[in-house]
Amino acid sequence: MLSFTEENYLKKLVQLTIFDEESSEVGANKLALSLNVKPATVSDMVRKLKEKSFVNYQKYGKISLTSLGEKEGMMVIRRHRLWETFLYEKLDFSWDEVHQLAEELEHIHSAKLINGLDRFLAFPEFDPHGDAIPNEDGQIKIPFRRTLTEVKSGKKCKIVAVKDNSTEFLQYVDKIGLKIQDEILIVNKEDFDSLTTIESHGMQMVVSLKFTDNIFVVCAECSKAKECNC
Amino acid sequence: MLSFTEENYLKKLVQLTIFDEESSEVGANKLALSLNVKPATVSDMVRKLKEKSFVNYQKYGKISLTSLGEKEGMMVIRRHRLWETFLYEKLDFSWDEVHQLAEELEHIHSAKLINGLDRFLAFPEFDPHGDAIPNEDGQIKIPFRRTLTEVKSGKKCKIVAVKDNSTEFLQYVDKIGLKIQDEILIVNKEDFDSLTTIESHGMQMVVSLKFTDNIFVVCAECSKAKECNC
DNA sequence: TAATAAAGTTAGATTAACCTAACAATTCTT
DNA sequence: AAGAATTGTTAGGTTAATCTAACTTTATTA
Repeated sequence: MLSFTEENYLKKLVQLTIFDEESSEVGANKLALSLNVKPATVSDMVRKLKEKSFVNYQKYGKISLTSLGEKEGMMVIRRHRLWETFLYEKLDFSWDEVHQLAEELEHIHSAKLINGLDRFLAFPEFDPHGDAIPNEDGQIKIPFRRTLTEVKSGKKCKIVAVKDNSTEFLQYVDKIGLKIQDEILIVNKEDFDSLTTIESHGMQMVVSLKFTDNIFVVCAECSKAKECNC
Repeated sequence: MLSFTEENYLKKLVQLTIFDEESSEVGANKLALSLNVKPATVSDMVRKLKEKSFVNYQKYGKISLTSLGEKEGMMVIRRHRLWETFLYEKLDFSWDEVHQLAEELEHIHSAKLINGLDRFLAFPEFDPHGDAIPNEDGQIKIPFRRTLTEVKSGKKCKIVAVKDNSTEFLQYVDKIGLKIQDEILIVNKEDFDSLTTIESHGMQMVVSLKFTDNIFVVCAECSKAKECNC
């Protein structure tokens, strides 16, 4: 049985080596940084996770997940996202409130509970932030999407997810009146200061690079395509 | 913020000093026994709980809850019983499965979560075992009831709760076809070996003292009365 | 009431997850 | 390719919750 802490390490490793596409392995320092612990602590923990066959690793080397580790990490994420969906849909939590609580609920293991919750929610595909929910076997469909930053001027796109799940960011998205499934037209992109003018619901607004980097979109015309050149 | 362990001590103290009516205080040995730890461990922990004003206690003395401790303990029980109700009503768990999982879920603190769950369940008064659910302020209505053992031969009564929440007992109750709200007629009580013959759903069966001690009933005629002599 | 039994405490050890400080290996830069 | 910077490890310490073993206090009973 995995401890809370071990699960948090595996979850973070999934995020860093699978979701973040950059690389399928990560160094101890970077892992320590994103777990808010010291590198020394990671050294100890990673040795333990290696003994239990959750990670590939050797001294002074990079860390990556074994298939067992990936599966366990995915299950933590599955639980997290199902709980977020439950809180949002059934208990009327706002999308900026669900993350923190799901961090606690995700550590309750019972497969019967989680699969029961899944059924109760009618097998949702996405959580309130637009992220895909892994299935019972730890498999996840990562749909094609790009950040709003990558969309060219004049194009129309549709918000499908947010990258940053922090309260501050989500409340900001609320404040400017946007939500998942909204369509956006890129009116103008300013090279000089990276400000983007967008239009949505018939209103124009100016947003920063920090904003556009954290919004995932698909093309408004061909959202079903794997990849498009619209 | 209370740790899981501290919460378990407070919950157990509520059960031993409030629900169990015998006495409003308890010794370290008995507490240790029912928490499955050694008396030495209780000594340490109780000192800590006293420092935090959750218990009244002095060296070699009995332990009792302060009003703060009682409230915190009641909140743990509130969370436990609401989760049991959720699992039973919404996720189709059987009544012998809910206890174990609720032991984990009860330690998630968020008042918003628990009050949201309460609303979602339409403010249930009793959990699946017939136990009353404390309200948001930690107050509980303990309705009048007696064990099946106490009911005289020839009387009719109605099952309102079970005392023992163990899987084994609950599955046994299921097996013999009884459930909460069922009416029972006491056909015969055998002084010699304490076996009781009961009739329910038109069928007679013989049950042991261990069984009757763990079934709570009210009088079938006047279930609303505070106490009755039917 | 004195001896014994029961109940409760203290001291010292263990484990998991963390820390700091010092050291070692690897990588970058010139 | 050597020195500097970065990255990672080790050693030793801390805290919470537990344990065992030895001890002390309180309660029971002959």
